[in-house]
Formats: sequence, structure tokens, C-alpha cells
Amino acid sequence: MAKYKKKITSKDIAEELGVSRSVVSFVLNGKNKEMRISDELTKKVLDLVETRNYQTNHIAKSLKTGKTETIGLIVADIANPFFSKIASEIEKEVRKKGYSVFFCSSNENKKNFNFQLENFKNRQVDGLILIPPIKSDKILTLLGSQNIPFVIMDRIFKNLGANSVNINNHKAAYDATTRLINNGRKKVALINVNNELITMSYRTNGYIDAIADNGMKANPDLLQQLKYSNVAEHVNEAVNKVILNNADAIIFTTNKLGVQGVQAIVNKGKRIPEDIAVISFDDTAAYAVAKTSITAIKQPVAQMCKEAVRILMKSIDKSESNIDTEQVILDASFIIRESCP
Amino acid sequence: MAKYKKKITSKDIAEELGVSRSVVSFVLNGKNKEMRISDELTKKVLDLVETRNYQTNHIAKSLKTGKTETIGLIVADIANPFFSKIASEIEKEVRKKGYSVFFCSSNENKKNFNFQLENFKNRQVDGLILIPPIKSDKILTLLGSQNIPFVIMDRIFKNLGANSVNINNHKAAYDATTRLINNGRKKVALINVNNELITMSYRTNGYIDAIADNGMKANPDLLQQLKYSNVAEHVNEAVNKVILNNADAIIFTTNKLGVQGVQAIVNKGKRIPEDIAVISFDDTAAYAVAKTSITAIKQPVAQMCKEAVRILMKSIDKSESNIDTEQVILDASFIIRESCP
DNA sequence: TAGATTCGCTAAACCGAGTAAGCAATTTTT
DNA sequence: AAAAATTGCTTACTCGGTTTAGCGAATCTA
Repeated sequence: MAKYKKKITSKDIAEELGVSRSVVSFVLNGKNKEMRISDELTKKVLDLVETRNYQTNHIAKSLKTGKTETIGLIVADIANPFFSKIASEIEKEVRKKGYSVFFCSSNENKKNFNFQLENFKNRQVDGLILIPPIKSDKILTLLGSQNIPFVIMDRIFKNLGANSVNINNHKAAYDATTRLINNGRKKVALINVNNELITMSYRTNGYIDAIADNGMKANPDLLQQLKYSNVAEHVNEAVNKVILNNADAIIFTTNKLGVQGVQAIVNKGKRIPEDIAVISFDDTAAYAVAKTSITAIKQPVAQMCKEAVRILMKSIDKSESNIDTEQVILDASFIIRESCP
Repeated sequence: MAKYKKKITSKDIAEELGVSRSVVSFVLNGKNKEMRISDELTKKVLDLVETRNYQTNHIAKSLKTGKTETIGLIVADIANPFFSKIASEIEKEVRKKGYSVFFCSSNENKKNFNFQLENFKNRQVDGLILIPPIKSDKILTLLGSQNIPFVIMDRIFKNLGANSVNINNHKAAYDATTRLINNGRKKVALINVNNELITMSYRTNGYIDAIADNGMKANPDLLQQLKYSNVAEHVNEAVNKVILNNADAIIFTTNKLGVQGVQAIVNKGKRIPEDIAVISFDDTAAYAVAKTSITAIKQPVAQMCKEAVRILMKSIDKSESNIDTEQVILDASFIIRESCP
């Protein structure tokens, strides 16, 4: 009568065969040779497991082994295509290793981030891939002392010595600025956000250095630092300011800024690229179909995720002795479109 | 010397206080009154838990209670902004209930989907939210008999009687078609994909019914059914075909189709909306910044996710007796832009 | 042929919690 | 003052696996 059918356990398998549970465990973990289980019995176990459709209970296994074959992923904003692409690739890579992934989105909020980190630790994840918000230095230092492997992506925290995967942000911004200058632009502006993030400050510095190296005079009015990228008004203001200062090119340091910024430029009655050339960090579908398609700096997301997962798995395997960490820096590339040919 | 600090357990707390582990367990689960633990001892336990920063081991707890406070989410394609928005909202809602979410992306592949489903079950998730690929009827029927609560989103499977949350797809397509006709369009085309999905066939039917109800003649050449949305060439072909048949309006049934389709229209030298008006299902950032901004049919994703989580939690709570299911249908709305004012 | 090995498997402890049953000490009832 | 009830806690089993130590029988060594 009961609709509910109790899940079959290794004990059930053992009893049906009249052997001990150890045998079942050994066989299922490929230790049949090592533990000298006869080929005959091994086959019997495997056959019964097959016909009864036995599935091991990962919870019980985890409790004993201390491993959950699970990793936690905290991205900055899952609704942003840049981060959802990261989530997608991480999940793909991690699954190849037989792991599963818990995810959440901090929305660049430190409190959320800390809470989510705690949550993951309580769920005994084997490792973490993190895109932490600003001012996470302290919590990350603490995390580093807690013997749980983690890799930071798309963010840099100095003096932390943690595993990390980033692009060369200075070079990307430097190259973008140079490209605009070579395009004949005299007054290149940069609109940046979250400059407290070291990665973002590297972009600022790359821009500044390129301006200087090309013998041009830096104009502080052309360098706009926003605090938040999700307030459309602030982006509009920043665009207006650099236009007032006769900018003939703008670099946006995130796709969120760029998508909003391009609309602001158009609303101002300026033509792209005739009046204002544009390059934006982080390619997104919107840039391909925009009124004027937008040249973008594309991070090698798939490769970054591969590296992050590789490093994490290495740390997990070595466990307890992960003294040596890796800092990977990859190069970004341009997706050339009309806004800066 | 050891860098590794063993995590503190309830046993440690109990021993330090010289009491039994039951006391700690009772207190931490709020059963101190029920189990008549003195207020004095209760306070002692709570204080020590605080100072030692004890965190309960969810794995052990789950093994005993049979609950993991975890749900599994399988979306069709996490890199698609429509689905990443769903992931984002689901995660937010679920977290409010103290649950965590495992996620993965089936990429509309039935094999992936089945594998991921198995994986989630082995990890003992308490419930599932699914966006299954076509031909999942059988596996879903099986799932329905397995006493694990689940809710299907954005998809319909007939004769399944499962929990589900969808928009009124027929109405959305019907209204979009009518809107184009009221706009003066005489030859409205529909480019659809994955018509084996019932939700997608409803969109087709809504389109067909609107054509008929407006006294217009259906033209089979204006109704293009694609098998895959990720092959740009197929989308281009479909657009070319309807243009050859003098279409003056096109409805795209997904944002992936739409983004590609709009580019195809432009490449053909057609102006939007002068030559061809456009409405697309599923709003995306690209539509706001497109050369001509694109009118979209926006699904109430946040509300859909709220409903899905509500239903799932209800099913989880009732458990074992989830005979009655819920099928929720919400209305979509237009985001009016230039491509069809 | 006695002693040492090897073979093939089992027993039992363990992971870290939750919980039903029970027990001694105290208090209340009659 | 004896019986009953209550208080405040402990004991011991359980969840479903993994793993170490060990045991009897068979085989090998000398």
C-alpha cells in the first residue's frame, strides 16, 4: 500500500547475498583485489547492485570519509552574463572530476559573502571558488588558515598568497587605450567602477600608463570612478561629464557600465564611433547587436575556469599541506567591432 | 605545530561541560524545554557553543534526519540570461528558507539531464526544480513515483500531473501576433524552435489562432520551426525564407533566436521596424541597446521562482503524501520598444 | 608434518549527529 | 509516610556507509 519505497542500502545487498557489508563496500570502491575478494563474489555483488539499482548514499559516505565531492562557488552577480558564463564553465569542469557544485551570488555584498562562506563550510564542501567583494581581505586571510582549499577568480587580494586566476588587467587596459590612440583619438576617457578592487585599479593604472607612454597629457576629468555600477543615473552622469570635457573615446571597465554607457552616449546625441569611440571590458551578446556594435575586451573565461578547477583539485588532493599556491595570469583579447575598428 | 585544527564537534562541547552529548543536541535544536534541560545548563551550552564557535556538521545531521536542506536545480542553459535570471531568483528564494541549491545545466540534452537527476538523488537533495529537455516524460513519470518532491518550470509535460509553473504561452503569442496586426502588419511570421516542447507548440498555436481570429490567411511559409537555436545558419535561413515570402513582421520565440534573427534581418538590408517589425520572447539586455531596440515578451521570472519555491517547500513539508499538485499559470507582459511600438 | 603464509572473508569500531527509553533524585500527592 | 509524579539528565541505539584488525581454512615452506 505504501507509495514510499525505502531506498536500498549496502546492508540490503550484503544480506541478500549472505555476506558482510564490508565486502560490498570493498567491491564498490574497487578494493576487491586489494582486499582479496574472490572474482566470483565480486561479480555477484556487482550483479546484484545492478539489478537492485543500488545507489550509494553520499551523505553516509561523506560522513565517514570527510569528503563530499562538492565545491562551493560564490560569484559576484549570477545575473551578469560574465559571471553566469563563469558559473557555467566551472560547473562543466567540476563535473568532469565527478564533483558537484553549490553556488550563490554575493551581489558584491560582504555580509552576504561571509554568510555564504559559512554556509558552505557547514555543508562541508571540499573546496571553494570565489569572486569576493571588496574588503574581504580579513575573512579570506582567516579562510586561508582553516585548511579548506580555495581559488580566487577575477579578483586580487594582496599579501594573501592565495590561489588565484586573473587576466593581466593592466595590460588589457593599456592595450585598449593604445588602440584608441592609434585610432586617432586625442581624448580617451575611462569610466570605472569599484576601484577599491585591485583588479579595477590595475585597469585604471593601465589606462594612465598608456596615456603617459603615448606622450599625452592626463586629464583627471576624463577619468571617472563610480562606486556602483547598478545605478543608471551615475553612469549617465559620468558619460555626460567626459563628453563635456570633449572626450572622443571611452573605455568602460565592465559590461554593465558599458551597456548603460552606450545608451547614455546615444541619448546625448553622439554618434559611435564618429564622435566617440568605445571599448568595453567583458563581451556580451548586447555588444554584437548594438546600434553600433561594440569592440570588447574578452576574458578567456573557459580557460580561466579550467585553470581554477585544476588548481582547486590539486589543492584538494594534497590537502593538509597546501603550502605552495598558484597565481595564474592570462591574457585577454580584443573582439573588434565597429565602435573601435 | 599542526596547521590543521580539527573542527569542534558536539562531543567536544559536551565533554568540556562534563555532560552528555544529548544535552548539547537538545539545546541546539531548541528542545531544552521539552527535554527539561535546566535553564542554567542551557545557557552554559549556548555560551560554550558561542565561544568555541561550534558549527553543526550538516553531513552528520543529514544522515540521521534524512534531510539535507538542499535543493537541486537543473536549468536548460545557464549561460542564457533567461535561465541565469531564474537561477539567481531561485537561489535567493531558497536561501530565505535556509536551504542551499545545487545547480547544473542540461544544455537541453536528455542524457545530461538524466545523469544530473541521478546525481542529485544520490546527494539526497530534499527537492528539485527542473527545466527538463524534450522527451523527458518517461524519466519524470518515474521521478514522480519516487517520493522526491519536484517542480517543473517553463515547461509542460502532459499527463504527468506534476507541480509546475509556467506563463500562459498561448496568450502571450496570441497577444504578440494581435499587436503586430493592430500595428498594420499584413504578413506576420513566427520563427520557433524546439516545437516538440509543449510550451513552444502553445506559442505556435497562439500565433495561428490570432492570425485566424483576425481574419487573415495562414501562410505556412511564414511559420518556421527550427530544431536547434544554437546554429546561427539555421536562424539566418529561416529569416531569409520569411523575408522571401514578404513578411513584414517576425515573432521570435526565444531570445537566442531573436538576437541572431535581428542580426540576420539587418544583414539582409531590411530596416526594423519600417520593413519588418519584431517582437521576441524573453527580454534581454541586448534588446535594450540594439540598433533598433526590440519589443519583448517578458516572463515574470521573479514571481515564477517565488511560486516554484513556495510549491516545492510545501511538498517537502508534507512529504510522503504529496498527492495534490499545483499547476500555476502566470501572465507575461510586453516591454514595448521601437521594433513594435 | 609442523610451522609459516596466504587466502577470503567477517567483526566491530567509527564518522557526528538525533532521539526514544530509562533512571536516580527530588517534589508533590494522599 | 508511602506512593506517585516530576525533574534533570544519561544511556544506548540509529543513520549508511568506510576501514582496521583479525580469524579460520587452505596452501606453502622446510
